[in-house]
Amino acid sequence: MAATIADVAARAGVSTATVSRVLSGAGVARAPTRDRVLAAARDLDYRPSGIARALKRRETRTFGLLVTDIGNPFYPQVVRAVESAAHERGYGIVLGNGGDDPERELEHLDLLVERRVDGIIVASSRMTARHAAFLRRSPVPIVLVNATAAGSGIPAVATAHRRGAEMAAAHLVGLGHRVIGHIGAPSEHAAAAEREAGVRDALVGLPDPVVVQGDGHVEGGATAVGALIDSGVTAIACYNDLTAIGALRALRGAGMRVPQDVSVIGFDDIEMAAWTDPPLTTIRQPTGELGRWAVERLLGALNGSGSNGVEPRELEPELVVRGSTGQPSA
Amino acid sequence: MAATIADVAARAGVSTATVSRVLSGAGVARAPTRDRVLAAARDLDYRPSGIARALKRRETRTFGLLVTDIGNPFYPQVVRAVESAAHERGYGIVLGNGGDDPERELEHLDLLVERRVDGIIVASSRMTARHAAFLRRSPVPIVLVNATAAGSGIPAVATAHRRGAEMAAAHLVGLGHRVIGHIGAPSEHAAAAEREAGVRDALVGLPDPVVVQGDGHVEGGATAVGALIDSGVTAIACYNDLTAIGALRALRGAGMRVPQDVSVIGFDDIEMAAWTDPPLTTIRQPTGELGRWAVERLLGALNGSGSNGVEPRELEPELVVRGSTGQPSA
DNA sequence: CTCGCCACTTCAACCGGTTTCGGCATGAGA
DNA sequence: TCTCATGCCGAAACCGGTTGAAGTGGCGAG
Repeated sequence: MAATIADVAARAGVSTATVSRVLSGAGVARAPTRDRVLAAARDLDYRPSGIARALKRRETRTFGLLVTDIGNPFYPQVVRAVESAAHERGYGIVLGNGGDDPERELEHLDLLVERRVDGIIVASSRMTARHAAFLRRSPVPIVLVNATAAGSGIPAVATAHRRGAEMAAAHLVGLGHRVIGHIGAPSEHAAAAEREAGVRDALVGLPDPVVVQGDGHVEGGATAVGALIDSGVTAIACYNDLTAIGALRALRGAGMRVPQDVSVIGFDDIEMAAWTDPPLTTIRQPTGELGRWAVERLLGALNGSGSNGVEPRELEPELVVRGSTGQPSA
Repeated sequence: MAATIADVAARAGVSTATVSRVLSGAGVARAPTRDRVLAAARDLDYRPSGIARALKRRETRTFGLLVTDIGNPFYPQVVRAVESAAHERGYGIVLGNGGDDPERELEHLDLLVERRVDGIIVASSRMTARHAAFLRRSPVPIVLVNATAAGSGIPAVATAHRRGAEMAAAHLVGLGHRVIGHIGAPSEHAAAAEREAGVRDALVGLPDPVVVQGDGHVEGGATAVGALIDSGVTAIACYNDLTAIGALRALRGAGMRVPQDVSVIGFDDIEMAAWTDPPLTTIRQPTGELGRWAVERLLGALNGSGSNGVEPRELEPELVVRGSTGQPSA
């Protein structure tokens, strides 16, 4: 049985109040008293109960982090970023993995509030109406990352998807491509429409992009290429890196060389993007900043300094040029 | 301010004891009483405080999960597996990411016990002496996954690395390869020695493997290939998939075809293994079972049914043949 | 009519900390 | 010597649930 504060107090010959004060650094104590307490705590290998403290203080110093699917390689990056930022500020993370099942996500949300986390970070690319309903009435502060619940007034921080996609397409145009393809994602993905709009933004004065629907995964990218291959596109802007990797594979399978015959650009800059063949040119999401901002914003809400504005904060992505894009062959 | 059990009790005109019993399903209550309580709880949108409950019950229904580096694509798989298994049993997960820094890992361990998690799952490929010391004196049950603290008596569950590596090498030998290379990992990686031993196991009566040191990442695999390329090996068994992906790239860069000129086999079966070019033949770690076993074992320790034996439980890996291995060219 | 039992309910004591408030010395100033 | 401020420290009241023990009312049996 672990030692309690009462054990320490008894051993040091003081009250629990004094032990608490000494160990928390608050309040004052004479040196001899302090030393006795410290010694007793050390002897007993005392560790204060975060539970008891949380009950009294009404804060757990814990955030909930809900991700759509940690199997998708983009999410570990945000998990890492959030965990790291939270840890720096003295907060722990309890993780909920939706596993691509909205029902489970809701279940997790309930459990998180029951655990009395101080705030919840929702990194879910697909928002249902039920989600929005929950979020609106949530008893704890919430911040959305890369997701929006339009008009809900819930703070959000996201990559500037539209600008990112525009940068991607602009890169292709700059290389000399004129007719370019886009492999999109199902509309449940919050960013799908924005990214498609982004590529259109870059194509003013040029032919509309040829857009095909993928699924946000490798498979979808691979099959979507089939529909693009005879359309005369010389470059493909993909919804995300996974899609791009699928495209790369399918292209090679069809005997086309990347980037000589067709250029491919992704989005996210997952770690694997650097290791494909050829290495994938892509748009890097600022995951580190995303995570930091998310916890910063939660912290702000906790300190009552409340809304840093309700409009979603957008973070700038970055073009990283690698080997999968090049000039079109004459 | 959230409603407490006292609020519900007042509104229903009963005592908190009754509310507690009704909501927890334990004990009996007359139908009208129960209905009043339920109605009051609903009206007030009451959610019991897991904190208060944890304090009284002396259990948080939470496990700590410490991973070496969630940036390594193997770990998200175990996170998912553990999270899922824990969730099924009604447990939540608080996540600690070591970020490849042993110091941080220790720090996390301390925080986890302060948070009074009911058990800790440590998925750390690299154990230091400090780790072992902590684990030995831990006040909460611990289980190691894919790690061993030899002789510490700490329960562990791991993939049968040695057998897995043997399967890998045996696959190559079966294909007709005679002189094969091995790209290993630094010895801090718990499984490094075992996996190397495994490939030797499969090579009885054949030349010793040519072994080169990698780093467990893509870079290391790529550079290690340089030392292997002129050694006459026709196949390479890699420490893990990341290493294999590096090898694949470097091989292609050197103008060698896989698997025609040289075969490559990995270990882990991370998701990306299926999407390399060619798709990677590899040894699949049973991450799902690993996770399930880890939580099962923790649960066992909690129920006092204690040790299911102290010797590490080994789970069988599985050979998955894809495109990166083939017969040696004559 | 009284008693005992049974089915519900309430009382109150925890769980392990934090924090407010007040008490006790001690020393300075009058 | 008395007053009073000051510095330390302890008593006790929480925080929000759970749970064993005690209490209450209704009802059948004697």
